[in-house]
Amino acid sequence: MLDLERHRELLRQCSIAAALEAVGERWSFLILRGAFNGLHHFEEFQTTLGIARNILSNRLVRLVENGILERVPDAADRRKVSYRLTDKGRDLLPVLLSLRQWGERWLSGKPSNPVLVDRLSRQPIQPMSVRAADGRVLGLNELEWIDRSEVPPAP
Amino acid sequence: MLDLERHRELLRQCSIAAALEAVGERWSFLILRGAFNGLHHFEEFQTTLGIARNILSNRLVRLVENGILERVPDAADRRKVSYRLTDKGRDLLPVLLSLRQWGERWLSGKPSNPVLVDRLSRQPIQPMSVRAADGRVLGLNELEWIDRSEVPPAP
DNA sequence: CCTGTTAGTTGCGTAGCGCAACCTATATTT
DNA sequence: AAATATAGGTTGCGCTACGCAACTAACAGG
Repeated sequence: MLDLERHRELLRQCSIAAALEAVGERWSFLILRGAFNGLHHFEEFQTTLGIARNILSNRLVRLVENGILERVPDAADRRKVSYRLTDKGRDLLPVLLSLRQWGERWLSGKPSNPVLVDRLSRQPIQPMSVRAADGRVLGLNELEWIDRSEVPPAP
Repeated sequence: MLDLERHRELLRQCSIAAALEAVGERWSFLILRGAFNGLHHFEEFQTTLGIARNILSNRLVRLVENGILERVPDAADRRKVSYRLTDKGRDLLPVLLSLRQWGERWLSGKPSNPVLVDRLSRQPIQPMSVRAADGRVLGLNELEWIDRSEVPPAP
């Protein structure tokens, strides 16, 4: 186990803080959830989420600035703007799913709808979990924080 | 694919919104990150995170109210209060790790320190990913949202 | 009893959020 | 062409949340 002082140095530069800078504001996660569920247009987000228009406008700008959504003007109808997930945005799916599964287990109590399934088997995905390099699912008591330099070379 | 109207109904009662109600405030994730890294006391959180004392006080109360941390008075020194993760709180680890890994990949660009390892092999954990029931790692194009009722019986 | 530590609370100013109304550019209808 | 509708915002205003520094209460150790 690392000592407290060592942790403090390291916590300050942790990437969680950086990530929250990009997606930690009140509505950002819910907007992204909408995007993953196929919402694309301003009015869709607004009416679906019930968010205030100015806040939605502001959050969309920020998400675009952070490269999480991209703003695609519609060629056919020049009033329309489509907001689409970038690769960076799509890569937030594990965060959203972890949060959703936690909510299902501890808050709503029931598996919610719709369900995310493997397109092939059409069976629901597994719960998100922490895995060792060999694939074993790990609990907190099987985990340990160590300094990068102390990681032994891979076997 | 489900149609837009169907999604709207379902999005409102999604557990992500409920989860954010509990842990979505500005400092909550950073406090939890601290807790996972072994912080327990008010002053530890305060000096490590640099959070304002009133906000910290308020967030701790809320996290305790939500059953994510528990408030354990110290028997030896009755000034001291230890804040410890409950099972519910510990179960947020996948969320924190997903967020951290996303930050590492897309923001800081480098794997950060300290590193979470499997206590047995002492090798770093795998990236968090979405898996099918049979264990295959799935990308977004291999995934689909369907209504719970349309899930076929397990093979 | 005096000093330091722990865990807060209070007061006050700033930043972020929510609501409703308004605005601009483009489409559609008549 | 004029009138109306639609999409994507912006503005003004009030309220809530947040940040900072100072203060407090309850202990602990000498």
